Amino acid sequence: MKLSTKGRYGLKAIFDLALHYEEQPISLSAIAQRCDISLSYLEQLISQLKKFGVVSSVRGAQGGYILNGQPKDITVGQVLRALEQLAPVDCVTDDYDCESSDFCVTRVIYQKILDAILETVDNITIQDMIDDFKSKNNNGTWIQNIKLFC
Amino acid sequence: MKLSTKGRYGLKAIFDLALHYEEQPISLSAIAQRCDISLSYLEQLISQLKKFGVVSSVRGAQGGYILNGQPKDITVGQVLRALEQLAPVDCVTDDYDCESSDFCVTRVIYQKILDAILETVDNITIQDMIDDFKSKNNNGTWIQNIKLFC
DNA sequence: ATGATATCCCAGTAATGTAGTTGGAATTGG
DNA sequence: CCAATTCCAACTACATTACTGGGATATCAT
Repeated sequence: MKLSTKGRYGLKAIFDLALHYEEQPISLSAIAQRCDISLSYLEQLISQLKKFGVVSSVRGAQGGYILNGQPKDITVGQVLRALEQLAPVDCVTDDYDCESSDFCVTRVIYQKILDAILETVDNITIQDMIDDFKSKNNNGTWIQNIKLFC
Repeated sequence: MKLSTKGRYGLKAIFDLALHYEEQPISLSAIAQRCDISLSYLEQLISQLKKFGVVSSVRGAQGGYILNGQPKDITVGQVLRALEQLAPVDCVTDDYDCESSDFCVTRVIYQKILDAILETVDNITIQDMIDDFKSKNNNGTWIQNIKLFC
């Protein structure tokens, strides 16, 4: 049930974008450096996030990425759904059809697990993360900290 | 965030054990056949379940495995915890120590996800599965069905 | 125009983890 | 004694993850 680096790095990157909301568009190399993620790997993740409408891009020099909406309107769920399969088994995903699903006792369990996960991540916004971050890091001294994420 | 076959097979096996509660001890070969799991692979899973106190074993001929308690007293959580790492990241497991955990904004999110998962699986008993199963399968015609699990 | 800075895109690869298999030792009922 | 069974450890094939590399395309600043 481990989250892959895609989900974790993606969330880090979106959080970083949100923290520097006024400086948008923000280049990937800036994010990569601050979050300590390889640039080319980050490219893949952000392209997925773009495909799912979480961010927009501006090409060319001085270009970069822009959050599609304010941090308060973007949820952790939107980010993770774009990068990760959150369902514990395939048969509880939307586009899956199993003939015996009506009789399957384990399926209902996995469905409940998925529901619990989604309920959790859909109710945390990026703004919540920022608020939490600022309260934990004395409203600004955070710049000094290095390992901010896991 | 996918569950591995260990967790899924293990849950199938424990459910099978519970369904045949009166016939205990039950040999692994019987379970393996009914659940369509390789015997030698099942051995690994059940040894883990034994280590965690979910089942006991009787060695020798006519031996097999016994549920450690009634189906109503065993939860899906107990089974899955024994076989699977349910935490979405390592740093929210019990025996993990991270110096920056007090300042980490992502950690609290992953902790909430874990809590939601555990809350769900700890509140479903094996008896719940049996009840669900019987109601779905007309109290006994279930023997005919083949694909009961995912 | 030109060059530097970017996104974009696809294909390859190394490392890790999953899902088993294999072989054999130890135990026990008939 | 023998068949059935648990127990145990190591080995292997496959799939997935986590990247890396190379190059095309776009755009701003000079």
